[in-house]
Amino acid sequence: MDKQVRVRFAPSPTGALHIGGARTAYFNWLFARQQQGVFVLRIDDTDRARSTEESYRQILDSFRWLGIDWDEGPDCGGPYGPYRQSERTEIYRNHLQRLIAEGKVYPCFCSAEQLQADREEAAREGRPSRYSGRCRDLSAEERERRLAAGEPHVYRLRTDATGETVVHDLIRGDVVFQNSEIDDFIVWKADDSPTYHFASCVDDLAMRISHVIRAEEHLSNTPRHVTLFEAFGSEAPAFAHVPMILAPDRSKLSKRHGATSVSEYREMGILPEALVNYLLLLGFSPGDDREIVDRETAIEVFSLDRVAKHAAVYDVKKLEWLNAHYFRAQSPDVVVGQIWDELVRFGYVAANEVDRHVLAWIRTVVEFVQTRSRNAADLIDGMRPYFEGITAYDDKGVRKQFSDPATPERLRAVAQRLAGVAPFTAPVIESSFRALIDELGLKAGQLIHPVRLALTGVTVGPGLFDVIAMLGREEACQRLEIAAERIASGTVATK
RNA sequence: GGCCCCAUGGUCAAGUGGUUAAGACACCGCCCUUUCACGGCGGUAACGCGGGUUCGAAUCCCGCUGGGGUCACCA
Repeated sequence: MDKQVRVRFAPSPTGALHIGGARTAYFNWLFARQQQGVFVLRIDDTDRARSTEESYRQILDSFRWLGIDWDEGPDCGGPYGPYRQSERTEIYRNHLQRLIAEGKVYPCFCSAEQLQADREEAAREGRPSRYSGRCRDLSAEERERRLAAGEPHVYRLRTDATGETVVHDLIRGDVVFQNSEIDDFIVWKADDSPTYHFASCVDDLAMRISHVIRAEEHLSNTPRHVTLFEAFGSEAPAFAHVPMILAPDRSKLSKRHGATSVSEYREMGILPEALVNYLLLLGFSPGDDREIVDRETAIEVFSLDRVAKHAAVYDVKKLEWLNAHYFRAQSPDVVVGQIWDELVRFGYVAANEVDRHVLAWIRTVVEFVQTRSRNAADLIDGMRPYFEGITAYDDKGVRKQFSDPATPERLRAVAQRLAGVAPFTAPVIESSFRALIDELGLKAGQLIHPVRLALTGVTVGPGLFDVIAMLGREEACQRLEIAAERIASGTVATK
């Protein structure tokens, strides 16, 4: 009987949730959900100077937005709390005391300057820069004396320089490190607080973490962690190091590469479903042709042994494609809710609008424009002609559609014809419109395109008869007359 | 620099000794259509290099090259 799967994600609240972190968290979450395990959210805020309450809240908020929930964490508690490392100092101290009592760690009095000098000397002589071991074998008397004198000191783990340490990685297989590569690293800092490595291992142990699924950048540090687990006489959790996400130039992702945090993508109008789907595909493949994989499906198909070993370059284009897919799949009612604030901001609707005709009309506009939009910004842009008068016309369109000298009279003819159409619905408008086309002896496009441009100022959009119906008779006719007048008088503004 | 990881089209990514080397994004054509988008069809484009092993290598081994990570009293 296997023990229960318990995984964790331990972000540092020193900034926004990065997409790399989001993906790592998502993989942890998928694994936990699939194995009926527990997903723990632990806050790694041991760096008091850089940790902020603000980014703590932002990170939790990003996870909620992504639809990634946790079973144990700082806000909801759990049997192994507290879940903020800053509140676990006593636990770390107890573990340190144990190692001191067992002689597995020792105080080191070397100053930071001294160590720095050691490193520089090693570099000059081309030697690997490892701790010299200066304080490793001090006599018990000397230790006691210097400790009693209050000399600043850290604690180092006493490691064995012979043999090798093997990291069993679920994604990469066994990775072997020579113990001679691992020096007596610091587990407790001079400011009387644990180092990251120490706190992380103590927590993983105390929280009964079964699988550590984390970014590849930690692989090189893992033999240290394994050594620490051994010092505690405990079995190390299983490890799985997921590949990094790289920028298009194959360097590490940073601000200069554009949006890198979950909140930024959110503000850009990327839907959480799309982001989570994209992140899954970055480093994982279901093994078949599927590209659209929602959370529920992902829980079913996810497996660590199908996670790629190599780093992935992120590609916004594919994210945008996925976003377009999910965006169009939403019901217009949901979308209206999403863009409501923006519509209010643009003055397209009153914040407290309740008139059902107005609401129904907005819904209709959204319905027609949504299918040709990739995101909310596209949609709002496409809705513009239905809320604002036309002041300028698409430059290319004007040259192509307004150049025929007969255009003004044709637009007016259309206006006159529309004036008699009832009911003013797309099918009725269409038959009436097409009859006019025949009477004028034109081809459909010859009349349709100029009318669209006159009505919306652009050459793209929903079917013309839907456009006319949405605009309504009065507005449509007025715009046609205005455009006709502008063309006739040579005052067409272009954009 | 030492150590560790990795290497299939521009990008993501199937592939685990024998395939015409999938699929997706992007790009280019064509079709659909009143335009755009969607959709459909088609196209350009890849196993980093060199040695082995084998009847046969993208797949296994070695070397090289390239990329990334890590060597902090930062996490």
